[in-house]
Amino acid sequence: MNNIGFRRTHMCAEIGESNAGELVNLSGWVQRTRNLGSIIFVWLRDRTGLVQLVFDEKDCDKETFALGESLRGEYVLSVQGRVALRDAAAVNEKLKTGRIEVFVQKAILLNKAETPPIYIDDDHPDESETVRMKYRYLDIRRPSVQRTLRMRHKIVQTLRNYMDGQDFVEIETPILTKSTPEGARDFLVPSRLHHGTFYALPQSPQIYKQLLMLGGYDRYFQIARCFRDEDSRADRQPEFTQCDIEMSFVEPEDVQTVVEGAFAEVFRSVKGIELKLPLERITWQYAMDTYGSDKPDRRFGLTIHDVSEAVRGCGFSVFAKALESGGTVRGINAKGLAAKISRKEIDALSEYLKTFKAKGLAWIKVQEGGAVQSPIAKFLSEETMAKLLEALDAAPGDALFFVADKLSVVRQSLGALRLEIARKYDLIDKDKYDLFWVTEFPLLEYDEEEGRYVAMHHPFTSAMDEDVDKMESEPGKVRAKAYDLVLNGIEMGSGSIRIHSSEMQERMFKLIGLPHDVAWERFGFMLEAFKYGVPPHGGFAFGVDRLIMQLTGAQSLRDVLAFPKAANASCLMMETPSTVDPEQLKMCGIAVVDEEK
RNA sequence: GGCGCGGUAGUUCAGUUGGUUAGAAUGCCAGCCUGUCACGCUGGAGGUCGAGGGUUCGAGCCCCUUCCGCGUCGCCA
Repeated sequence: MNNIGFRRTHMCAEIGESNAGELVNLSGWVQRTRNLGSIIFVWLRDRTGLVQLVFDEKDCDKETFALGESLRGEYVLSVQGRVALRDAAAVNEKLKTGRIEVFVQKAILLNKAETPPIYIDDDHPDESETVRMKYRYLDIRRPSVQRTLRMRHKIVQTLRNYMDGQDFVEIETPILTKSTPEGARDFLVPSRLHHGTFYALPQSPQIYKQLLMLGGYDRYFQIARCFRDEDSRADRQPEFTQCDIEMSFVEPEDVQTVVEGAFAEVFRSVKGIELKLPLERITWQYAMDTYGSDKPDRRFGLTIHDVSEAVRGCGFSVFAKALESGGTVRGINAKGLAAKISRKEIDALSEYLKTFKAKGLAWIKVQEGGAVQSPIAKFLSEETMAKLLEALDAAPGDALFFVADKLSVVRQSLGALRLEIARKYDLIDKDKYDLFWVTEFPLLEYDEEEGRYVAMHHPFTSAMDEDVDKMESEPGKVRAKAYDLVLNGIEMGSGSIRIHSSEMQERMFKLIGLPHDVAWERFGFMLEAFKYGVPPHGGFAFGVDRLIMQLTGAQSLRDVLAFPKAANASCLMMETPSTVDPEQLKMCGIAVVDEEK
């Protein structure tokens, strides 16, 4: 007798007809019992799946049978038994091991279990997040979660192998690092040895990897944990994993080729899908104009069309005013959906678009026969209406939607509208994987609140050569050597060629209104380092969790993490974050102030 | 910080206009049962209706406050 019962000879779901007659040792959890009186059937589960055990009074001694009777769900059991083929009538086709069963001869109960608060199977997907996350250690016993986490392992393994094969070296960078005020909020870690000072957890290894290029490592990657103290979403967690890449002596194409290759390898090995390389590239300008998003979902149409010229000078004041104040009027054509989208649903869509600051949603339905139905028809001449219909290639049965406002509002709201319509009316081809690059991002964007330009990507991104001379004169029009990779409307990652001259870096800081001394205070070590021969370099980083989410069809990032955080960044299982011993605070020189007072 | 949806048995849910002792399924417990496989049959236990306050003769239901979960906008270089 020992701690583990009978030493395992097989895994539950790996026994088959070829094992008939063999004596096997199995260990696992009791999935379910069916006690018929003098025969008891028990499903035993391990990481491979289920197998049926049989406790039969005729085949085992009294104690063993009594143990069989006492079994309950999630008891931990070790058995020794003989594999037997089932009678044809007793075969269970739904079970992988349904053609055999194991007649138990001896059994050892390794542990009892209380009745679990959740079902340990995949037949109850509706169980509340609250309970599942509180008992996540039980939730991850489910076969579906096991599959996902195993696929996660395989994807990461594939990435490592691929990058290694491409002559990249994985280098770990610090988790305790320096707070960088541009960008997302940092998680802070108080210092015990230096009261009043703080480390920050990395939002990404950005600066380290650039210093690695300076250090001559040339082709670096890292499966890196990153942290951002921002609010969560279904596809955003406070801590997440990125595949972080940096290369020296490269142009955007060189980086993209490596990243594409990595994705192709992952798609091949875990999905058996061959990606067509090189991936398609579209410019940021095109993406914004056509889809109203820099991460468009292209698995359906509903593209955006500029109708400003068609409605210029028309009698509809909303359109006219938008144009007069330098805005635009654009629309989409929901092909064939006129009959499906009711007036009520249009009102709901219109209400939804207010989230994106759109003041209203104009619509035209083209009826069978060609007559139009629209609340704005009375403001439009026949000629204008004809131009509008032509601009959107309208046919009977189509529903057209228009938003008039300043460019950014029109883009964002129509971008949201096309997604919403596609979701509601099931226009998305779920089996499709649409992976492509968005290139030529703007270097800067104007921040209305701050009243200055801010770096769109990050302040180390270099401008496109042909736009460099516009940096001071027309900063808003400068394009960057920056590129995003988009999969099915989800931003997988982004990268850029970095600035490698101190002179250009100073110019960039100046553009975003970062005074020389402040820049030196924050990034001095980097600016100093950049004096010593930085090679031209660039890289990319993509979200491993998001990739896994896409490849497993998971609806939430939580599903691809073993121990995720809730929407408010807490952990329901461990009740994190938590207060700490006052002594710990004292050691760090921290006093907690009650905000209420 | 804003908006939306939700919180009733271990779990998933129902609960009428505010009206008797808050129900169903499943799970759990006990008994019976030799071929079940979501076993079956019989019986049983199980509830702070998220919490607090209010209106009312009476609140799961109405009102106020608050907590929690999910989604989303802001935010996320």
